[in-house]
Amino acid sequence: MLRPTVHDVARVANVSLSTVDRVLNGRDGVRAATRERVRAAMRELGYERDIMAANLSRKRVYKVHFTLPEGSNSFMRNLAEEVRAQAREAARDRTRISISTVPPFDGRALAADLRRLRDAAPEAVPDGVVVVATDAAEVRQAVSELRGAGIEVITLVSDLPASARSRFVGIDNVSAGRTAAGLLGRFCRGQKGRIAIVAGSMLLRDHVERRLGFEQVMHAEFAHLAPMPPIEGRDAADEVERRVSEALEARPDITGIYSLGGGNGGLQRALLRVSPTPRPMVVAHELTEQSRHALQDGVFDAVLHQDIGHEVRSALDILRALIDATPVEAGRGLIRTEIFLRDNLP
Amino acid sequence: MLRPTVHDVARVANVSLSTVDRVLNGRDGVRAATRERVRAAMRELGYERDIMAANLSRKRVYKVHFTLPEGSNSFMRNLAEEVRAQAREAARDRTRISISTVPPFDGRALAADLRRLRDAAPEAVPDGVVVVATDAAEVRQAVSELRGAGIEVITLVSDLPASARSRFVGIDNVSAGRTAAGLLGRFCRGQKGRIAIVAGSMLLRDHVERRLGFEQVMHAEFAHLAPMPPIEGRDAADEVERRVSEALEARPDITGIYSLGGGNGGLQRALLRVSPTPRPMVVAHELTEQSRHALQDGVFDAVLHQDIGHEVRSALDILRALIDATPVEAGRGLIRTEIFLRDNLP
DNA sequence: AGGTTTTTGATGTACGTTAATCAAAATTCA
DNA sequence: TGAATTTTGATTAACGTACATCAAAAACCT
Repeated sequence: MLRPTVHDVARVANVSLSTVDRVLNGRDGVRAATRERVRAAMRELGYERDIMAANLSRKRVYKVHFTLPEGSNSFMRNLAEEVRAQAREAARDRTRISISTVPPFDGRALAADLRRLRDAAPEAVPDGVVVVATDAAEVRQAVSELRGAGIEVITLVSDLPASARSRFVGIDNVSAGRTAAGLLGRFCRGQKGRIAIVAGSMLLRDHVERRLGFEQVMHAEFAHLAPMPPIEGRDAADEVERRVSEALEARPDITGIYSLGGGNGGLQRALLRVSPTPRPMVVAHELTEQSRHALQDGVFDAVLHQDIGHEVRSALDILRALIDATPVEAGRGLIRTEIFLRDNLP
Repeated sequence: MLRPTVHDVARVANVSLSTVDRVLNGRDGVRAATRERVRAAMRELGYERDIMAANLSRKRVYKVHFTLPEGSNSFMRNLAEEVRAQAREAARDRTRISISTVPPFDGRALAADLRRLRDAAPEAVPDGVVVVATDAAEVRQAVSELRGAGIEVITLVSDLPASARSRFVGIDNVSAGRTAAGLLGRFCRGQKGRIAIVAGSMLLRDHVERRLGFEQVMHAEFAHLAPMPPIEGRDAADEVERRVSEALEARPDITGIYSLGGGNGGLQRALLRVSPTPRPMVVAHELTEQSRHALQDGVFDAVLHQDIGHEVRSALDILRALIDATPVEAGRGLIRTEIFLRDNLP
């Protein structure tokens, strides 16, 4: 009825506690036949080691390090804030979190930071690393070295494909772009017109993937709407404001806008200033104070959002599971993109 | 550096381990002055009891009972399936789950089931109960009695307001209705026309709340669209098919459809059969095999969804926290309504 | 067969907490 | 002041696992 323990396994397998322990923890000095007997007993009883008791016993502390891009934009600042918040809570779960920041978009600096972790004093080497990856060969190399040293690596928010990272935690940006198109296309149904794309995202990879998904669906399903070449706002509100204003004045047939990066404050100001009629439908990314107000005021129609708190929690859960060599579901880590209208703001 | 333990607290407070234990577990026989000294030491050290060690020691098993409406519709069947799945996993977390089912919409039967739990043999009395509530006075009374017996009660999916339940876990149905209106209104922008509402929900309360939210937003923001009186489909696909077909034939100006309950298969068939042009925009609830296909085929435009797995997990987490008298955030339990288009299907 | 090596068993301690027992000290009351 | 009572301390054994040590048994060599 109750969960079986190592004692039960020992009894059923007809071996001593020590032998069960040796099998369980992969120590050597056990004949293959005996090992198999123990394994069979475990299967028969449905034994699962009690991780809490195990961690208590081995006084395990999960040492986790986060390497984040330093204050490049408000999304990253939020992320850092969230990690700090989780760090406090995580102490409860035997998890000690350290954080370092590196210049954004600088593959070399990021790689150097990761190497530093591996080469630290033994007691300071983390069991796992969470990194917002910059897509560069040096980084791939550094990740591979960490894994070689037995350190689990999770990429957060922005993935590093074709690398040795253990897992990716974040949203599917292609799907996010497709979703934006699905919404905007339906919002602009039955109208001919142009769609402005405001780019200049926080991370090159996200930018590209979102735009890819967006144009896929626009072409396939909403051919009457013509996406324009992206307006590069460089994530800076002033820049976005200036360039979007120009575009709106030059092209009165802009019927929809997809903003896939930062600088939403500028977009909002441009829309208020030029106020074209009928107002274009707007889909943007990331729920912030700015975009929340834009939704409430009816300037934005929808905001696609990734819940960073959820992402950080998820990364920690998965990391602990990886460190314990506990099975972790494949789908875990694929964070869903949330859709907010003014009507379902949290 | 490391987490402080009871030993550290004892040392700092200058008392014995026994006294710390007595304070920690609310046993009596401690003078108020001493108790305060111990509390001060805990605060000073930032002591937090190690729940895992504590549970190990007191061999705690969380006994949780789920009372669900029996096979009333596919949503409830999914829910039951999900609970059974979680029951297997929950064993890992020292949680033993039992399940009972009662006839749907029958407040008396539900109340009787809840009373049975309280009056069971002491070792069978659960520490917490999760119930899909039917809104009735007897149920409120039974919940209140459970709480009086020290049993935590969580309402799942459908709440029991003005009752003694400890928490509610589920979506905000008013907000879901508002969101549906926000989407459908934008999908039907610039068109005059009627909006058909297909009702007959699984639970009266959800039905009412969703419709309320929907009409709120429709009136306020999309006055050019006129919601029709609801088509009562009684959650049965055949009934829905018949009545929606009739409505579509009778009123060619139906430009949007909001289906807030079950029977989506019937809705889909009606739309394919009558195939009005231009096709009406459709927003429905709950992602199932049926509605997924309808999205993929472009018959439905959006589906609002509650993630039952998430809800069940959330209920268990909160319940354990309540049983441990651990603080639990206020916002926890408010499950977000997810929005799916064909472009972001999981 | 004897010796060597490998495999297994027995035992104890630890992790941080709960919980019980019994003795010692402090406090209250007559 | 002495007895009765309350409060505190000291000690011990769990919970399920990890890990170390030493001895015993079994298997492997020549």
